[in-house]
Amino acid sequence: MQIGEAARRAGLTVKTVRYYANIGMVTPRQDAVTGYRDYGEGDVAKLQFVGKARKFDFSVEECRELLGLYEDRNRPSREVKAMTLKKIDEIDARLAELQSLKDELTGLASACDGDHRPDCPILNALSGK
Amino acid sequence: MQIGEAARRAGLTVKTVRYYANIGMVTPRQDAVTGYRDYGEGDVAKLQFVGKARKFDFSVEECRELLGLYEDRNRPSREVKAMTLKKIDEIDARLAELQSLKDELTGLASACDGDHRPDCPILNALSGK
DNA sequence: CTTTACCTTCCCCTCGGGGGAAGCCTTACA
DNA sequence: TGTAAGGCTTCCCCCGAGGGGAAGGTAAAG
Repeated sequence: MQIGEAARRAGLTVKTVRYYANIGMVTPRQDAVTGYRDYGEGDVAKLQFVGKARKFDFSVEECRELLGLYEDRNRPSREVKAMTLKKIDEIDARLAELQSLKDELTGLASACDGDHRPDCPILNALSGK
Repeated sequence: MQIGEAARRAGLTVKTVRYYANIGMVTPRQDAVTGYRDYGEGDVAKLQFVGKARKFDFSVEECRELLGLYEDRNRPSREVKAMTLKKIDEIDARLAELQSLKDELTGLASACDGDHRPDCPILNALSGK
């Protein structure tokens, strides 16, 4: 099938699918005459796989790695689990960071009247006064 | 003072300070003979201000806006508070997103044995089987 | 025969700078 | 006096993960 159909079935944009072909992640057959990319069922499955992994916040390089594991029928599940736990740790770190950021901003906002007067604890905090 | 000293005092890199000069955010005087940028105390204060605002996850454009409000002695605190509340909302949205992502990944990881065997619920989930 | 809807490659854009080259300025030291 | 070191300058390319659009080829339908 052509790239548009493959993209639609994988829930990705044509640009994204073409990008994955360019970086060698999902490489379809290419018609020698027209130059059109020709996607098979297996390619679409890979595209869907990568699309889901991306939604799970795996980077493109991590997706490439996961795809390698996915295609290796004998790989131990250990490696996949390790990558997933690492990703969870990263998310945890980011959650903590955002939470403390939110706490600080919330504290500043509650101290600011937010009216017509120019005095503003938020700006004072930013300017270090 | 020269850019290196200004950067050190603001806790930023020279590259970053030069970038802020290039985009017109903090524009020091520039020596006509040597071409060296010449930072005053007010410039350093602005750099520190922007540095802190960046740590609070404000974008460079938002920092530019905050800096404008900071320099306007008569601006109402309303605007600053509104920006802060908006930023808090954005952080909340990102927190919720990351939390649900973490929940999904945690569920998958706990279902995966993570041993030498090839069966892996994580990959199965990604491949939609 | 022409329109329409695909597809291709190619290049520039995002955001917030980082890395490094080539070249100028000033100071310190042999 | 030379030179080495450490500042500074501009200029250009790089990152991730594609998006936008131009210019041009192709296929199917009217």
